[in-house]
Amino acid sequence: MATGRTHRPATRSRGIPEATVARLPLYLRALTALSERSVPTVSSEELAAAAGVNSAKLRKDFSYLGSYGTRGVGYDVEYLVYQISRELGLTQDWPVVIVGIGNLGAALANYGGFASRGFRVAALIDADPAMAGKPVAGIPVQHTDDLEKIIQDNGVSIGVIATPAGAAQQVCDRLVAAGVTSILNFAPTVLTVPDGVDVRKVDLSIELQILAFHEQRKAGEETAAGDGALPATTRDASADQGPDGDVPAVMPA
Amino acid sequence: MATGRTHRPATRSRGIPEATVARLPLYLRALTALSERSVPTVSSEELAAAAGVNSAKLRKDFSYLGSYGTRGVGYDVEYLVYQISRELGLTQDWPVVIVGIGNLGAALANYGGFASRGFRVAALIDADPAMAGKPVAGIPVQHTDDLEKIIQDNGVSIGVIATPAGAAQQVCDRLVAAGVTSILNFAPTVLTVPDGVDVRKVDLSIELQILAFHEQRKAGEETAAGDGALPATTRDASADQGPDGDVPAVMPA
DNA sequence: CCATCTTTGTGCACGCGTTCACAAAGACAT
DNA sequence: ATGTCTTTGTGAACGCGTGCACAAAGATGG
Repeated sequence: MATGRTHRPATRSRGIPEATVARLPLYLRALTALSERSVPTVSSEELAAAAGVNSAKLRKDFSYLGSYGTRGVGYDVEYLVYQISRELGLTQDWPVVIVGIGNLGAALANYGGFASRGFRVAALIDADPAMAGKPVAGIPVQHTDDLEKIIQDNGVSIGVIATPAGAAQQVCDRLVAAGVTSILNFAPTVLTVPDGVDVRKVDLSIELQILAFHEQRKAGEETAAGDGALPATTRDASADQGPDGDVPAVMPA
Repeated sequence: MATGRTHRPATRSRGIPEATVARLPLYLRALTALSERSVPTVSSEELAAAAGVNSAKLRKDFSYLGSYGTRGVGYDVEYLVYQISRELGLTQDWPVVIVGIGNLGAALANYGGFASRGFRVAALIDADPAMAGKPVAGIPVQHTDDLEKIIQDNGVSIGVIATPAGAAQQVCDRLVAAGVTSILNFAPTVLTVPDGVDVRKVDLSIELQILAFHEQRKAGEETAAGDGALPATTRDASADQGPDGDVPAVMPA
């Protein structure tokens, strides 16, 4: 069976580098802020500072889109907003479904950053029958049984998975079978998908673990003591005095 | 730069590449699953498949940690779990605070993936006085006024920002001033921090925008037309108009 | 003890992404 | 029109990450 791949070299023809694509939303946000302040033009230096990147990198990124700047002046904010929006496909409406309406799913449904950028939450789906019909963010939750019908009726091509890890692959399979070709996965699981389907993952605990690594290294530098290979006996967690409330565990790890 | 004491570029640890560090949590998760099934050893091929990476890459990653494998056999699961945990700093307890208890903040507080990996939610902090004392995930929310005291009393070095974008930088500054040196930022804003402070960001809408780009290209490969030439200025800021003008991370309904 | 087989650990080559540095291009003043 | 000044666009060098391919290391069986 075809083991799916998360990332594909994609159409290697005249494509925009992946790293550049990942930064376009960053530029777009900065430009939108400038637009709302009615700033007419912006230099690469200023925009780069606002987006938190190197100015040379920004200019090279924009060069992949075309020559939209004016030498000696900078970039026209409105024009650039439109060009980037078009390049990212944000000038059209993208209906998305969110599967798994736990704490995180509800947060996503309420997230304002989606609607303001062309993403429309077409449906909320959960496996719990008790949730069915209950409105979240003004949208009634529907049951998983109707997943395929919902996808097809709304022409959904982007799905968001916010289920527990154990259900993620199964949900993913059903989404893909129903026609979804892009998936944003919040469940801490490696998803297997067929070719042609894009998967991006957001893992909350992984980010924290990466921070912990650097944090530990910073702490180790200060003590300047060569850390042995032996377990560093840190302060014990002491009495955690039991579970501070029963954690609903949206995502068991 | 101000307050720049550490001259280090925050990379160049003991020689472990950043890309490898980012994958270690992935391996750790796969190994933990194997450990729970009492699998004694695992080959690089099997583990790579479980983690969704190339086996050669996995072996090279592990080679940075040391020679923990046995040729002809594979890796000892338990031993590797311990080594990776130690390398990531997960053998010690990391108290974290979450600032901004909206939908997302509440979801994070309930997230099971934190506690199970050495991260302990030491406190929840919100600017809304109405939230004070109200328990979320069994932890009473505290007011922003006490932020500095909370950080210091609990020895917190990792902070999570889940506030609206407009408040993020201010919260960040206070966290850093109080001693936090690692920040996980969910607000759609570029944070400016002094040297020595690590920031990782998770932006929900950026991920969707990247997916939309690929989705559009997939659709465009077939029908090059369909460019409706919609007016560029169709976006409407739903609500909340801060000086930043951008979308808040999460707005309580 | 030796032969064979499995799997690790890694040298090497390649491609992508980043950054520097600068020529070309255009605005603006005179 | 011409010179000057600002800023873009990009060629080129460099470094990092990835993946191949294989030798070394150890287990296993006779």
